[in-house]
Amino acid sequence: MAGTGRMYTGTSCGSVGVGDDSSNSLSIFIQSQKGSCSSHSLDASFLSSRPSPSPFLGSRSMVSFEDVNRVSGSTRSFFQAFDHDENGDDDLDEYFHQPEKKRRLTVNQVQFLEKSFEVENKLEPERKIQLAKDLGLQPRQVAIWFQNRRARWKTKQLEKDYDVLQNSFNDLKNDYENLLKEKDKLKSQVLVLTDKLQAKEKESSENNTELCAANEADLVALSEEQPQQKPINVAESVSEVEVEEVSKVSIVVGKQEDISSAKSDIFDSDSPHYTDGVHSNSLLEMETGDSSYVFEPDQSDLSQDEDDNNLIINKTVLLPTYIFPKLEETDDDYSDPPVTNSCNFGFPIEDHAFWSWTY
DNA sequence: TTGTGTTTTATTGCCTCC
DNA sequence: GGAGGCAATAAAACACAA
Repeated sequence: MAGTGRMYTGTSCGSVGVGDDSSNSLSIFIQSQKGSCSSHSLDASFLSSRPSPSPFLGSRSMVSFEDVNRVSGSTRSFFQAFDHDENGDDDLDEYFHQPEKKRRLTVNQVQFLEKSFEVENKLEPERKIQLAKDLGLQPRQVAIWFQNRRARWKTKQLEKDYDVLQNSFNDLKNDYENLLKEKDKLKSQVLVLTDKLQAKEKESSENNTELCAANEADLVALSEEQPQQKPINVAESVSEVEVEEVSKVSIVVGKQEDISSAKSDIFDSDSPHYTDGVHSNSLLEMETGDSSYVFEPDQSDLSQDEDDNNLIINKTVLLPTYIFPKLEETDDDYSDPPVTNSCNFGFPIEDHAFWSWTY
């Protein structure tokens, strides 16, 4: 034992237990410090089976002879080395001068310490002394027991924490995997829906292109036949001059990329076609000579082109058009037009809801 | 009985706190 | 500087299979 500071040897409670191991019945307790190992604060029920006021005494503070049946091996040899029948004080002296050997605490001592540990795992000096008295141990032994017990508790706590973390990790992992599956599922759904949407858009754009071309041809033909036809529902505020100067109306339907083929020289459909809240659909009729494009209650007269095209233009659509005083004028007075193209009647192309019901 | 692994008791060295 | 806690470790005690 190195001489660095602490040196703890022997037991100081002063009680020495000598047992007749052959009979397991004889117990001799020698107290070198009389009265120093009494037990007055032990739990009553815990001590009830103990006739002695200091139930843990007599084992050299360590071994209870009531538990001698479980004591074997080196513990037994420890007591066997002490021949109480033939050795007197010399033997006791020899015993006390023997190097200390480790002896385990009795079951009851351990139970008592465990109960105390459950109450408080730290040991105040007063409590330590009291426990030592109650158990017939050295205060240092009690302190060591608590210290080792705290170490064991810490190890178990770490194991518990590890298990908790492991379970938490497993739960999170499962959640993550489920989310991945859900994500893949949604992704595939998006792909399917995207394909469907693209197919639909492709189909509609083809129809729109055909319709644009047909409308263009109709416009050209009708404008040649009835160049001076007056509008039916033209607003009274629109002067004849204005009406005459109106030459272009956006009527084509379709995506912007489909427009180029449908454009004609007489169209200037890139401009927004709005009036100040006044619909001038009659102008469309004026231009096209086809009343089917005019918003009016009587909608029985469908354009013949509609039969040729799968796309049916619902005549109740309020075709947003605008009367330009002069087509050559810039659209400075009409800033920030909506995103339009020549085939969308002035509606933003993003407005798919609009197109959906015109199909 | 013995070898081996585990548990328990005890020591040592270092650290912090008062 | 002493008391006490803690981590690491030694060593005894114990359990158990072969």
